[in-house]
Amino acid sequence: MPPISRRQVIADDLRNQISSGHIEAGERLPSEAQLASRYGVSTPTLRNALADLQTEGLVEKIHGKGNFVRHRLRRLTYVGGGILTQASPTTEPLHVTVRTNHLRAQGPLTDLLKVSADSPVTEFRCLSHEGRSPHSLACIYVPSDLAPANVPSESPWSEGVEAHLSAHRPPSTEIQETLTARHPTPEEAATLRISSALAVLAIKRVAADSNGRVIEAALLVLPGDRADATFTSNPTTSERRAEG
Amino acid sequence: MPPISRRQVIADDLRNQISSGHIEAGERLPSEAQLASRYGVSTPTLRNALADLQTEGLVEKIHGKGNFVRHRLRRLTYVGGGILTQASPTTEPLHVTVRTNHLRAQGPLTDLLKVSADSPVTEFRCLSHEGRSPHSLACIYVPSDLAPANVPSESPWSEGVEAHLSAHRPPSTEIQETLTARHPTPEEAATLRISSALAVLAIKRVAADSNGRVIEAALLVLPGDRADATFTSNPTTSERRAEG
DNA sequence: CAGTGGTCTAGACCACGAA
DNA sequence: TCGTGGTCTAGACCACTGT
Repeated sequence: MPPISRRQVIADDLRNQISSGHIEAGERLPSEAQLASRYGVSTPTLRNALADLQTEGLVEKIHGKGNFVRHRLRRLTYVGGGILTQASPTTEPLHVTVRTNHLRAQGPLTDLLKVSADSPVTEFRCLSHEGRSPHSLACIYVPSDLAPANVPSESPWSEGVEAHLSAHRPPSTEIQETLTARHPTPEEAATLRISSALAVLAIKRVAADSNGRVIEAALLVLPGDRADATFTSNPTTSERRAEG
Repeated sequence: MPPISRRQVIADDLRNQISSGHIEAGERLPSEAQLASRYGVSTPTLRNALADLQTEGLVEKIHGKGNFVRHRLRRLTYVGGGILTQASPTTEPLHVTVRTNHLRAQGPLTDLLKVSADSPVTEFRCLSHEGRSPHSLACIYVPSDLAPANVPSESPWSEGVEAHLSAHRPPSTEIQETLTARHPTPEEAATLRISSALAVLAIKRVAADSNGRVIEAALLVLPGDRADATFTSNPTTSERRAEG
């Protein structure tokens, strides 16, 4: 029904060439001018076709260098409660770099952590990589008096801040997670090197102790082409976990 | 840092005119040709600016008619476990239309419901509206022998199929929900009348009884500009619920 | 039919990256 | 410097919607 436009024909053709391996991951595509003349279209039309591929996360465009076929990134599953696991446990864990900042609560942060303004907060900015490609992004806020001391600045994912923090959590912690589908902010798009048209799963996780004090708040950004999230409502699940 | 492009300037200007009320919801924008000459740009440039507004869900484009300012749709929160509530309970509930189909399990459906091929399945296609605008989309599959009988084909949300089904659910039901951020399929974009660039939150919910039999599987599509989802991990939450 | 958006062209000129 | 992508123009022609 939709009158197939040339951009779609071209996008389909390139998609096929990529997924069939005729063009390999990491490889550069011919220049846009070359592709345009090869397909017999004008440059804007060709660029529209490429835009579709970028939106799908198949191609990364680098100004002045060219269009590159992306390495297919591993698909992660965020498991409700805060542990990020990968689809196949056999593969290598992601590599995470952490930047620790000490700051004072302001604006939205005070709401998030339910602390008074200017109270000291420790921020962990976590960026996970798969190989050379940034994978996903997490920003964890903790009231400074609760912040763990020895947080490594680089580590594989399984030993990262997430694990560190969840291990230090008291047992009766209530975790509330709010998920949104949106587009990345320009900053997020830049650090993750994704198209700003790609859908991302944004997760806001707030952990509070039994007194209602917020122990930890995290903002995660998981690009939709490489992550999803799963939650299991447990009427009796806590007892049934042992079975698996 | 980003060299402000004309499309952004125009998009910003229109955004302001819309949010400040200079152009009202439901109103038609001037034609693209008029806008182009008013801003002193060519038609493609103007269309790019409009494309941004469509992606944000601010503007709906109708071929042959024009560009229309959308009514801001209510923001819903999907609550883990399967009850959809609206942000402010004071407002009118959404209006839901349901189409009931009887079909036989095939392909992915057999996996989803864990039934054998060709076994009878009842499908409820639910489309919720706010006023004249489609809001969100749900598709619920139930093995036919478990399907409730008297499902109304139109109803306000609170009395809809969701409530109907969750009320009929046995107490010890395990619900697993998987969430993804993605773009709508062309069909979804058409029925919801959203830009195919808008991010949507796709939820797959599978409910199983204590024997592991799948009682219900649902695929929800919640456009990111009008819905999010929240989950509460309950170490002791089930007992603490009464407090609220 | 007139008016609208949908797609495309064949260039122009600017900005970035590598050498 | 040269080759790359980024943005934009000033049209053309087609398709859809209403009268």
